[in-house]
Parts: sequence; C-alpha cells; structure tokens
Amino acid sequence: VLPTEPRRILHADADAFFAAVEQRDDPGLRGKPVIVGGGVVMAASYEARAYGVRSAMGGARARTLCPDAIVVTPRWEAYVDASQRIFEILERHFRVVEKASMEEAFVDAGGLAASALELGAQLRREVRERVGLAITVGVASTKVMAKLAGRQAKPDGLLVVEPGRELAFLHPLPVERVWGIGPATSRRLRARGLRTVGQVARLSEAELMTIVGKAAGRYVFAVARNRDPRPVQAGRARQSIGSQSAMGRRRPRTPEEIDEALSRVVERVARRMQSAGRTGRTVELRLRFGDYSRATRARTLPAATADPATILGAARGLMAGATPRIERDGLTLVGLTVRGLGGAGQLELGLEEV
DNA sequence: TCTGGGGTCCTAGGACCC
DNA sequence: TCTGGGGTCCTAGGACCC
Repeated sequence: VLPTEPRRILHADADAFFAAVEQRDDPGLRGKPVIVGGGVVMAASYEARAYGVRSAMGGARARTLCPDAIVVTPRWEAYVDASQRIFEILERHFRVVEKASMEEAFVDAGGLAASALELGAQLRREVRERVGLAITVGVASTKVMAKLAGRQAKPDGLLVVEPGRELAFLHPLPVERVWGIGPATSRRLRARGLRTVGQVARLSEAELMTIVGKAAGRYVFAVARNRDPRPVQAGRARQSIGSQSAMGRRRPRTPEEIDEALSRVVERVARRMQSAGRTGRTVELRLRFGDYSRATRARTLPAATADPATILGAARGLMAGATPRIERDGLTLVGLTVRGLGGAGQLELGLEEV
C-alpha cells in the first residue's frame, strides 16, 4: 500500500456576514456596533460582540448589553448577492466547492502547486477587493480541522495547520470549541471531568460511546485523533423544505388565528417547493407550546406532492391531533416541513430562499 | 432577557415482510 | 405454536449547525 498524501481542505467563512454587508454598504456603520434584526439578533458586528451581543439573542437583551448598537433590518437581496459573488470566486479557483451555508464553504485544495498559505492569502485578497468583505480561511488535512483552524483565526485571519501539527493544535482546545460538539455532548464530557480534546483522546471509543452515545462517541473519538474522512462534496440536493412562524406568548391564540398561521407557512413552503421544482412525501408539523417545550407530528402521504391544498389538508389533520395540548399549554410557534423530497434537485442553487 | 428561522443527521421503537 | 434474525418504512424526539 502506497502512503497517501494528506488531503488539503480549505474552509472559507465570511466574518459577521450580514453585519459586514451592512457596514460595507453604509459607511456610517463602519467601526460601530451593528445588530441585524430587531426582534432577535440575526447577526452582530464584532464591535457589538465586544459587548457580549451574540446571534440568536433576544433583541431586548442585546440592547441592554449594548445600548449604542445600531439596529438594522435585514436586506436579504444584498446578502444573497454577496454570497453569490463569494462563491463565484471560489468556483473559479477550485473544482470542488461545498456550500456549507450562505457565507461558508469547504473546498478541496489538493493537487495545486501553490502553498496553502498562498492560496488562502490570495482568496482573502480577492474577496476583499471584489466583494468588499473580510473572510477567514482555515486550511488543514480534514474538514473538522480546517473548520477549527478558521475558528481560531477569526476575524479576518488565515491559519494553516501543517500536516503532523494537527494534534498539537487540537488537544489543548476545550471540548465545546469543536465543531459538532454542542451543549449536550460537552456537558456529558465535562461531567466526567473531560474538559479538553487531549483528555478525551485518552479514552477508548467504547468508553466515549457509553458517555455520549454511539454516533457522538464515535465522532469525538475520531476527531480527537484528527480522523475525519468526510469528503468535500459539491452540489448536494436539499433534503427538506420548511417554514415556521413564532407567535409570542402574550395572548392565547384562537383556533382561527392558529389555522391562519398554518395556512401561511404551508403557502410559503409550497411556493418554495414549486419554484425549486421539488415535491415531497412527508409532511411534518412542528409545534412549540407556552412553556417552550416542543413536539413534532408527521404524516407520510401515498404520493409526493407540492400541492398547497394537499399539504394543508395533511397539516390540519396533524394539528387536530394536538388540539388538547394546545388548549392546555398554549401555542407559541407553528412550523411545517416537507421531507422525502423528489424532483429536479440537482439544479437547485438555494435561490428559492430569497 | 424570556428564547428567529432555516437546515442536517442520529436514535429508538413499532409495523410489516421474508 | 414458538422463537429468532434481518431489512425497510415510518414516527417522535434530540443534538447540532449557521
């Protein structure tokens, strides 16, 4: 068996994406704390993050932490446009580009003559010149390492983890810093006194599976050894299309209001499915109650559809089953997702999100 | 300070089939 | 009649990500 070259994977991520687009387009916002989204923080500039403002935080809390923050309404068209321009640059330079989100991509940077440092620097320069945004680049031999390198280098940075240096970089990191280890898994690890990746690396896979479950155990075991075989994958079709609407908790909603909200999310989902040319078989109703507990109810149809009336019919049937719980606890969110998608997914560019 | 909106993948149990 | 194993589909819930 011939020794294989270590892979070279590059992760590129636009810094504070929505907020940076706002600062780019309005010079008056530059150098100032900017929050995108009023009710809930969709994105915060680094100036706002310095005050402790984080995305997904309630707007009231954010304004308490940072009273001088300038709050702007999201401008989706501008973000979609900036995203497309970043991806055009990536696709010019690399054959395989995996879109991880609007502002984030993995690319296969193997087989190119330029050094990782040169590639990263050029990419950052080009995005800054042509799109006017700062991106951070991490390069390493696996996806998770490239992602973590970028995380360490943020904002507006570049970090290459050279082959052979991975474990020295990885082992001092606290477990919750690792991509894929969230609050539940890190809580379980910490309960066993495991605070760093290096400490986790001393346990067997079987021990880790007992502590955090089968899949998560396998994952943390592998990651602690920098084993991550996941390939960079371009152009995967979407697996589900959904929409949801939060309803507040101030006042109980009448059945008519709930049905209207349900109709609205069904309309949105059906419209997006049709513009993407997709159909789906499983209709899933997502509910959140007055105490913020959640439930889902699903129903698989005999045939795939994108017809709003069919989807709405299934959704109403599911909703009827949840009526007693809703009457008791109140409803604060209604969501609807269609899974089991078929149709021409390959042509999808994510544009129907606009 | 009461917590948006869009996704992906895993787990566990039951139904059903061979 | 009872027991066992493997596979697929489906539902409900959970974890994680941006």
